[in-house]
Amino acid sequence: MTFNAAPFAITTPLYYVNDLPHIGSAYTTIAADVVARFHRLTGRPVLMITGTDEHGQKILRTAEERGISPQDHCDQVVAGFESLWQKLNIQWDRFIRTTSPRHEGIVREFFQRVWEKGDIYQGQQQGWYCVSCEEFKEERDLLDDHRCPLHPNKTVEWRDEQNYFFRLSSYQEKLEQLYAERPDFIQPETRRNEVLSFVKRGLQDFSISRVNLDWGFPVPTDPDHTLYVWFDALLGYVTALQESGEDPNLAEAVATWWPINIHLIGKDILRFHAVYWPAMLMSAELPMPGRVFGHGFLTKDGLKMGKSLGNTLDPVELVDKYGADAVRYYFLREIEFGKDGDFNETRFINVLNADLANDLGNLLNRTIKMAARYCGGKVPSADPMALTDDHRLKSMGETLGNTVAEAYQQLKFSQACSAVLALVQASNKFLDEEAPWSRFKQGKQAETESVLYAVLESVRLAAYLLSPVVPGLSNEIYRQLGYAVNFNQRTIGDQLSFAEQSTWGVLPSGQPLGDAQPIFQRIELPEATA
RNA sequence: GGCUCAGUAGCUCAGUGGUAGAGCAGGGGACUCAUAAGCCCUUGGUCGCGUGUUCAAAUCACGCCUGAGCCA
Repeated sequence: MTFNAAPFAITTPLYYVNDLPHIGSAYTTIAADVVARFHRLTGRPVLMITGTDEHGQKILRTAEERGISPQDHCDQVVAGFESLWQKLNIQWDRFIRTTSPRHEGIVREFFQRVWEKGDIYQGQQQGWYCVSCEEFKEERDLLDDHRCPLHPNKTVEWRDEQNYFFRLSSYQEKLEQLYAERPDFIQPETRRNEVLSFVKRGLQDFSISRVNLDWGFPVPTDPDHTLYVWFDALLGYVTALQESGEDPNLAEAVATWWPINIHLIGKDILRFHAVYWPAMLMSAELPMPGRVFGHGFLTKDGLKMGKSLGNTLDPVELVDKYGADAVRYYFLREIEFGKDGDFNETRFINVLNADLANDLGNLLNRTIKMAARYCGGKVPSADPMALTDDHRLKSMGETLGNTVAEAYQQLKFSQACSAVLALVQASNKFLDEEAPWSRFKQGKQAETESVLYAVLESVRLAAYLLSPVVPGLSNEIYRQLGYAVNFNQRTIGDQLSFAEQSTWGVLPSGQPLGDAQPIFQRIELPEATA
């Protein structure tokens, strides 16, 4: 198996710091982390970018309501994001904040390029403005009393102001050409169709500035105006490409890691990433990103989550209660990435118990204990090469690495997990059929060792291939198998290369095994409440 | 209002013309190396509704119902 050695950069959205992180942000960030970890395994240089979008009127007002400065508000919320990402075992390489001074340097330079291109002009904008959306709304789309349909507890405000506009309309044709030439630029397919139909109806220029707003960067050519949040926020992806100590410089920023390979986003911000952003980049004459993937939304017990319903799922509470590996596994295994998915605590517990405790965890545990008793606490001796190709575990294991690599590359996390679990399930069945405990009692030592080797090696392979999703469990499995490695090290791909470790038959016979410990305790189902 | 997608077992989903499938959950059994785990067997579905095309429809067509989404 050969892998692309070119640098790989992936982004999460820069989350708006109006409030503490919600489960949806955690979902996107986990997914990005998994992709980044997979590519690190293959030895590819990887840059995973996340961060926060901190400007705009909504932030200003939230800070005012809290009676603190906007910067203090942002600092506090950002601390909440970083803390959650740590709890979830996210390995970000860059955390970019749009209020950072170096970001302003990139924004000014980018603005200048687009300005000189003639794609920015001053115009008049009138209409109803929703501060929460930071967008103008059509009157016909509003609810009674001029309330925003997306924020029914907020009334929109009438604005009549001079704004600067970006000439999006000039890019209609080029965008359509981009979508046609690169059918995988927007994924999944349904999201792509939405964008196509949106663009087909004709693109209008969009406003990139506001007046009477202090919380943001001034428009370089007219300091009375402040840049609108999206123009500012999207450029955070570029700023993030530079080390935080370097002086901001657009050319240097895009020298190594540009273009971004994947922008992972929630489907709510698709338009900004799939239409506005490519057009802005075209104007600045920068290459296009690889793809924009808009994943689905999460529901809880089948219902849309929301503060008004009071049925939010607190990611901090969840990870504190169940741990990072459990949370990461559930969302990636049980929800097809791209589609909407549901969180239900009973299902959550059932899935984790079945896959991680019963199938995978218990498989390792029972096999390690047998190896301790029957094989002197060492990896059993066996010659994997001598096994015939119709060996049930070997034949599965030999093709699994390719299958799983393909799935990760396609962001089909659920498929990656289920392919690995199939080997785990086959291993349990194999043990039962081969009954090494009986063979040992009959004095068939070589057979016993061969069976146990095949199972331990299959568990090792499963742990390796699942390590992007459940790095903590993989660490523990590798430890019990006698390795001293850490899947949380960014250089893991150098120590345990994908090319070698994703094949079957690499576990060294004779390697001393660690002590057997359950890697994932079964979770008790809460008492059913009537 | 226009357009898109979805509706298959209690739950999550696969199945796109030829005798309804998987995993989980539920029930039973044999085993004992193991986290009361694993293995084997099993209950369970007029495939949203209706009409049509066809020798044959979960699958194709039309209509309807429900849910989700896009329409700056």
